[in-house]
Amino acid sequence: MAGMNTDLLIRLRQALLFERLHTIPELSRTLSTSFPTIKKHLDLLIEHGEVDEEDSDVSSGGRPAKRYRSRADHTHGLALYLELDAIGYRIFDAVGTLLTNGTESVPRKHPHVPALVRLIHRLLAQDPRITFLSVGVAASVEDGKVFFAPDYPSLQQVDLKQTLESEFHLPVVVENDMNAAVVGFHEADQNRQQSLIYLYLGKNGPGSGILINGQLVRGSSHFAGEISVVPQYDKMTFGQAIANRQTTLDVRTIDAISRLTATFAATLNPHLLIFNSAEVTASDLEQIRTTTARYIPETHIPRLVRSNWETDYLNGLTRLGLQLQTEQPIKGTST
Amino acid sequence: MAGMNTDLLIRLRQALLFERLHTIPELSRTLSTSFPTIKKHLDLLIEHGEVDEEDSDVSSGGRPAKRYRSRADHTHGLALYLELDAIGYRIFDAVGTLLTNGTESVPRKHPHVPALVRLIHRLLAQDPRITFLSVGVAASVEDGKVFFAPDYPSLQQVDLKQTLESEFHLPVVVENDMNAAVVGFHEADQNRQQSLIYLYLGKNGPGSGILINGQLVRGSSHFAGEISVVPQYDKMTFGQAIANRQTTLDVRTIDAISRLTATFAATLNPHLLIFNSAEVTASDLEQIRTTTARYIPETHIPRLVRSNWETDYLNGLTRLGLQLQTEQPIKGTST
DNA sequence: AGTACTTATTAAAATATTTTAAAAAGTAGA
DNA sequence: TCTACTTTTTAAAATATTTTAATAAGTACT
Repeated sequence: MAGMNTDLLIRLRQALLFERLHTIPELSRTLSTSFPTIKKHLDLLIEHGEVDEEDSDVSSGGRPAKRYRSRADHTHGLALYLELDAIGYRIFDAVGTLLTNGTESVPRKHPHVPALVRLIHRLLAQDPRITFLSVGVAASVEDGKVFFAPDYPSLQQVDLKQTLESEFHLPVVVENDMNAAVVGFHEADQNRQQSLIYLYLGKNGPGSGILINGQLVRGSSHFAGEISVVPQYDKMTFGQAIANRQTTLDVRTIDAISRLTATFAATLNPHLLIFNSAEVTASDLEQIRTTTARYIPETHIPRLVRSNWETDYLNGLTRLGLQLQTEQPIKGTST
Repeated sequence: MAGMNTDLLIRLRQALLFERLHTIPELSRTLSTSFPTIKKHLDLLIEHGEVDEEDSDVSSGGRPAKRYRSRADHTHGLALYLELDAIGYRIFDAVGTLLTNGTESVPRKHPHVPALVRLIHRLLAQDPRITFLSVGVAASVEDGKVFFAPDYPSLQQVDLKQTLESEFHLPVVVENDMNAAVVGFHEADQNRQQSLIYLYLGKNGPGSGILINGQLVRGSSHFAGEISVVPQYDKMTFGQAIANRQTTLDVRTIDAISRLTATFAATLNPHLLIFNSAEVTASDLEQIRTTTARYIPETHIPRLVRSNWETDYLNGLTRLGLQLQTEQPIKGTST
């Protein structure tokens, strides 16, 4: 353990896991640290069972570099997401691969926290290798504390992170659902565009997750992304304009979404606007694009894409959990 | 020069100049570097004439720390801002204090670049201590290159940074006017709120500068902040809604601004919204606040403030110039 | 004024990191 | 298959940073 830079260990884990960097030269360049130092820290991670030395890379003209990879079986994580009458969960390995998932119903009007705690106890007993928790909820969250949860009165003002950490003695991350979704999409996106907005129309009103310059936008009073109240027409907000839509989107709804798209383009000008593929069809997207072009020049319209919201949400929770895991101090080795 | 970490030197300069940190313990904590290392690097800056050792601080219970300060007379900077028929300038010292300012008229329809180059030549001859340039322009700029400049056709697609750097062999920073203004306000703001938006109504259409999580938002196609085209009414954008306003703002204009305020609150939820005090009175602000409250809950309305746009703009250019200056490599000492 | 207590600074030793150079491991072409 | 070349890895020396402990410089109270 002597001579180890904790911060470098963390950045090393994150580079291996999230930035798809797997050779010492790559890591050395990106982390601007010399290869002897990288190698020394990598050796500790190997000794600790977190990283595996793989076969050599294909040569780029000279001696091929060895590849180092996070070991999938090093640890397990548990992601949970609260719904109105259920709690969904997913157990995954150290590289984020799904192992088990399921749902536990929660009777209507019953408080979520006790049900959550019971479920986690059961899952931990079932899989004792779980070492961190990630929780998603449709509420505004700051530092693991639930602030505003209109749909979950029993969660209001609950410090969920604190509660779960002292109950289970495991690191916990709690995040808003839209924020998790945008993180999840960003993670899976090959290009890793640095500014994207996830748009969710919703049954009980729309929401959005905003990622700018690679950072989540939370807002000064946890109100960022509450697009429902954006004024759009003489007498209607965005939320009102899309409230009466059917499954197939009508012209009025398309116009409202297009106005919102134009608004985002004229303020944040993001690379990407992501829609829930369950809510918006490919042809809707075409229409949104042409309608938006009535408001702003085509060049400035973000790329409009569809994605599976549930998948992105869960991937986001997984990603946030793994991120938390990389930040944990290394446990002392036998030496 | 042996044993000097260039990156640390830069961060040291920036902490002294911008973060109001002046003692070794403060610097050591903030830069998470040990005091011997801080002291060693500080000594180099002192030897180099960039920093002055001051009298001791007042005691906080024990031995008072010495205060270290950037020397105002170490170097001079020149900020220039392009207007339609003139170029304004300001010469300032190494801590940003104004030394000289003035304006040079440019005949209408004449290209700005040659006039700018001539003016800089004259000012450099007049004050040979100037070591860096900062240029502001009402156009979209990326990496010093002017992209879209409807008001300055002669600047379109000009790499102004490159042009000036090769002409004068001095470091140059070029920035959009609204971005400079929001940076300037942020710099002067005691609280240094991390998310703010500067709103400019303008004669030829409005604009805005957006700073989120401490970073400028530029957008994927340099279109961020182009609020003129935000759809707000059945048949009007923000730009159209405020186009016919008089000096005293009417109810319709107030409503349009309030809708924009609500839009920002419901998307970015910034701490602060800054208005040009030449365009908006204190009582206008009151009205905007109450009107905005018709659209969103009062708690989520950003703090609305008035500020002098010109001052903020120039302070922003000054700040960007000084920042550039801190990033310059140290010139070899006599040893 | 003197003493106990805080806090900053300095100096020396311990530790960590980088640089440099040599060795190892591959490819490609003669 | 040998040679020249490229790139990675290892090892040793040089350099940089941090830790530790001692010293200096103040305050507050008796």
